[in-house]
Amino acid sequence: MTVRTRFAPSPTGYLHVGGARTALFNWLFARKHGGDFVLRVEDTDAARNTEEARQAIFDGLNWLGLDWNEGPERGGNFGPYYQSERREIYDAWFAKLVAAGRVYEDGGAWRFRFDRKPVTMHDLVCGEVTIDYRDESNTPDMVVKRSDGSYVFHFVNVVDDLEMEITHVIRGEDHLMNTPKHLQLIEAFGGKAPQYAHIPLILNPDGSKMSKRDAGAAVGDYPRQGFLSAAVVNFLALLGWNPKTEQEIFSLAELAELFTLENVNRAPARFDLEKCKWMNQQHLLGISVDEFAAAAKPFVAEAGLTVPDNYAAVIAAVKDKVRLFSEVPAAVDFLLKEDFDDDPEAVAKVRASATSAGLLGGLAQALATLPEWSADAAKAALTDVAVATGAKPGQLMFPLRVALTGRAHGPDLGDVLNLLGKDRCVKRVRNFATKLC
RNA sequence: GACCCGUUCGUCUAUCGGUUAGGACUCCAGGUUUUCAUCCUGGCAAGAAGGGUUCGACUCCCUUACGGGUCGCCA
Repeated sequence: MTVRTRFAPSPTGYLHVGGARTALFNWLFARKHGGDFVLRVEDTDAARNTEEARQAIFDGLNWLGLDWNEGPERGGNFGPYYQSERREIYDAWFAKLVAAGRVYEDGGAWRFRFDRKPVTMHDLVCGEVTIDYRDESNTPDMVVKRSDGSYVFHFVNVVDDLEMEITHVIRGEDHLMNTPKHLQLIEAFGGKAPQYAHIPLILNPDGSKMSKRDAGAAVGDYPRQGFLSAAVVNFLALLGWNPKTEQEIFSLAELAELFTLENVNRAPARFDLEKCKWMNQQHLLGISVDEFAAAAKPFVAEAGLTVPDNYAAVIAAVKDKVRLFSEVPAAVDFLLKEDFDDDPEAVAKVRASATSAGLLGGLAQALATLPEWSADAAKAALTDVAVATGAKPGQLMFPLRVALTGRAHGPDLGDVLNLLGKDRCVKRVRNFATKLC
């Protein structure tokens, strides 16, 4: 029997990280066992569904690399994969309930009569959990068919999992209390229940419930902020699951190899954007300069910077120094234009050191008279200027950096020297020296 | 309120009765880099509280506190 998992979003909003992680775990579990990952759109609430939301969810899954091998746009033997198109199927299953005398009318709607007994579920993550349905006040009979004739979530969800032969239902813990209801329905149908695994929810940094409005909640924001999908996937996977080793950086394929439900935690995890950024940098380190340059280009252009002829060289100089693609414009602006802002703190630091500041004028002169320009030649000139006045070359490196880049941190000085060229370097050092006086 | 689930450094986590409670992010210090970053080394920092069980408890049990979830003709 092949494993079949599913992700069943309702298109009422964009894909958020909680949903994305649920999809990820289902995807990983299916891949790990060589099974099928089904996408099913639960669009039974006509009033709240939107086409934009549906598209955003598909886009999000595609961006994350969570391809479904059965579902919308891909087909399969268990369609249709939109619940809004499965009306006849639900009617047929509803008739079984009527025939079995398990539903009764109430105000135009139809309620499912629960068996009044304790119901025990064997959750793959939570273990054995029992809910006592003899307590009717806590478990009122649920509506399965609305007065307008449409079916509610509990009903269609269960019917579809049965119809689509889903073997493992991996979903958020917010569904834990729904499971006995589903089990009761399945029993009434005489069906075979899938295995359930309820995964802990993702919380905000302050421990509150993460909702769609919170920072970092929308998967669609990640590409816009310059994240690599591999990093986001990696980060999400480690929220509530761990491989029991000290390795932290994984590719999607590696995760699929290692994933097990046994290693899923019970406690909810908070979302730490800082660590997510760190993880992104780790993944950035692993891609080529070409890939990096291509991905960073839209960010450079959007910042109003002109992409230069030596773009690849510019990118190579900063590639390993940023955590997000969105940080690239600020990291390269001084290489692409003249009117960039100086960091006041860096300038003040140079100004505070009288000896090094005083050497800048001489350095500008030395650079200006260099017969041939190269980073090495420039550095040699810097050394000469420094030793001539009894200073150490290292003392001039920082001032030169600030003079050329306007900031304390940046690419390797040799790269800056090469990328800027003689004229711009001389001009910037000269201007900076004047400015300090 | 009732019913469920949970609780190890600020955060993500390891530990499945005996450990100096380990790793990672963040932060700090030092080293490497004639500069920046990377990198390396070191440091700060944790078992919610109280009872049991046990020779021995972060680990098992109970109580309390706190957090989360669920109680819809939403999904």
